[in-house]
Amino acid sequence: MSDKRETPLSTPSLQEHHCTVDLRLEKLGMVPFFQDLPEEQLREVNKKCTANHYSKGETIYRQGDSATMLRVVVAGNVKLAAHTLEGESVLLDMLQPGDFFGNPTARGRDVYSETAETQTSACILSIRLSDFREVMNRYPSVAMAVLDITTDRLNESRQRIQHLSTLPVTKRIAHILVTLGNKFGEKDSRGLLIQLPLSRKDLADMAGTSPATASRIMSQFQNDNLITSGRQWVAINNKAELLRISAK
Amino acid sequence: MSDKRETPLSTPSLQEHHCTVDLRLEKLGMVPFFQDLPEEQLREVNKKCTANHYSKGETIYRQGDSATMLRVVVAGNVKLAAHTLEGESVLLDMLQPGDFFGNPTARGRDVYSETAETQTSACILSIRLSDFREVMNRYPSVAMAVLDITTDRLNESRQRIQHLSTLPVTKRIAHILVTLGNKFGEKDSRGLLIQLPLSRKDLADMAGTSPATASRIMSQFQNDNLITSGRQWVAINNKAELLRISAK
DNA sequence: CGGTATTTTGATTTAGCTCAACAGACGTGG
DNA sequence: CCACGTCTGTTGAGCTAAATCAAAATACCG
Repeated sequence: MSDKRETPLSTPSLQEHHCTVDLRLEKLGMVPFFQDLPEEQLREVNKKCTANHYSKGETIYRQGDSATMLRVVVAGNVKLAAHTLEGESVLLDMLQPGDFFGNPTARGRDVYSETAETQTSACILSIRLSDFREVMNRYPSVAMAVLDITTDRLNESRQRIQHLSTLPVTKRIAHILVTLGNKFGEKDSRGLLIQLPLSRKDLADMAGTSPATASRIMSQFQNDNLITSGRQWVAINNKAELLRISAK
Repeated sequence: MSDKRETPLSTPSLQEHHCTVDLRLEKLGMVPFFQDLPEEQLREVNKKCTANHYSKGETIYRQGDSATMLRVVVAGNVKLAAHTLEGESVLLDMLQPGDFFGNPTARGRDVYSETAETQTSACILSIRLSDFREVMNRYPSVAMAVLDITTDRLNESRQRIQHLSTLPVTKRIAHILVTLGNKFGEKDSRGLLIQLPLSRKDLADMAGTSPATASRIMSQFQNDNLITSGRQWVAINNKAELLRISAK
């Protein structure tokens, strides 16, 4: 009784994305924390950036690598994951164009505490941490915007701790689906399609459960017509009910 | 075979702490993110602060309260906890003198996402968020210091997510004990005494487990001579072994 | 010294894990 | 365009870590 068909995700065509100076400038201006910067200064920041193109599944940096660059997603998606010695992995964040990653801190650990990998082909800007800190020192609005984003991430992260500590897996997954729907969802014939390759293992790594359990729960949601899902994709049919499940 | 005696924690005597202007100024200068500020500007910041004294167990603010003030611990300890609708609680952070709390962000949620409660009697400085943001705008070094601390907290928080997702309770508690020992430990005849009222329920709320399970694990650690513990206090006898347990 | 909150410990239950086999979807090369 | 191999997802059976429930013991406080 499955409604599955071929992958409905639209693959971004970044292959011939040349990342010219002008294009980079335009993208930089779209980044939330550079939005207040006058064009002239934006141009200056731009000079300090390097653009790189990655294909799907490439590793941008590894947990433990020396951390000297701050990065910004220009196009595509990136996931941040931490790996344990035993090979288990925990998915820490899924990033969109405009999001920065790589720690903006200079003190303490100067190695990355997580691994960054592209989930789709992607274009990434890099700027030396020292240069970025200089920009923040010169333009407080940039520093404040970065602080606000970091604070939001801290709050999200704490909410996740709360969920891991108090909610059963079903509610955690329901909540994750709603969150992903809000962030990556696009209206579609199938409902709210999550525009992101999303495997059962990814879901499990986000919810702190096993792929088998994630699969069972997704099957149940599908039976209840809350979602439609296939290999590496999920669409939400009844967000309100998922939200109710996650909260109740 | 217990080595228990009366509470060995030293109770800070803040009762007659008057928080005079001079004393406040001295304390402000000790706060990490004001350290780079010249005395003159410190004096100016000081004028915008209010000092308050709280006795043990008082609530400073509640989850959901409108968030207009940023706070700094001058003396004593404060714990941040989130509460679920069902009454379960999750302990998010334990604060020391010099730590700030209450979200330093203006956008989005302008209500506190956690409850702040004193664990000992405490002296707390408050400054209006808008005033603090103005200070950060004027003195980038303050903004940068706040950003660095927030980033550290985000990393700690993500590590905790990883532990909740991948480690069994015993390892999580061993890790928490080591961390608390490093942060709040004081050398003592009993070993490394954690200078903080710390119940089994607190430990459980930090480890995402039940008080009963926390108690069983602490009993086991005590049998193995790794810790000495009584009602609301814990001393670490063998930090190296606890660390080994948490990592292995 | 009595009262209360905390801690310990036992007995039972259960959510979710692990292991394992199978099935469906996708890509690739002929 | 089809056949094959591989990777992803599904589902069952059994097991286990930890939760829950409950009672007893201990520490602290007035």
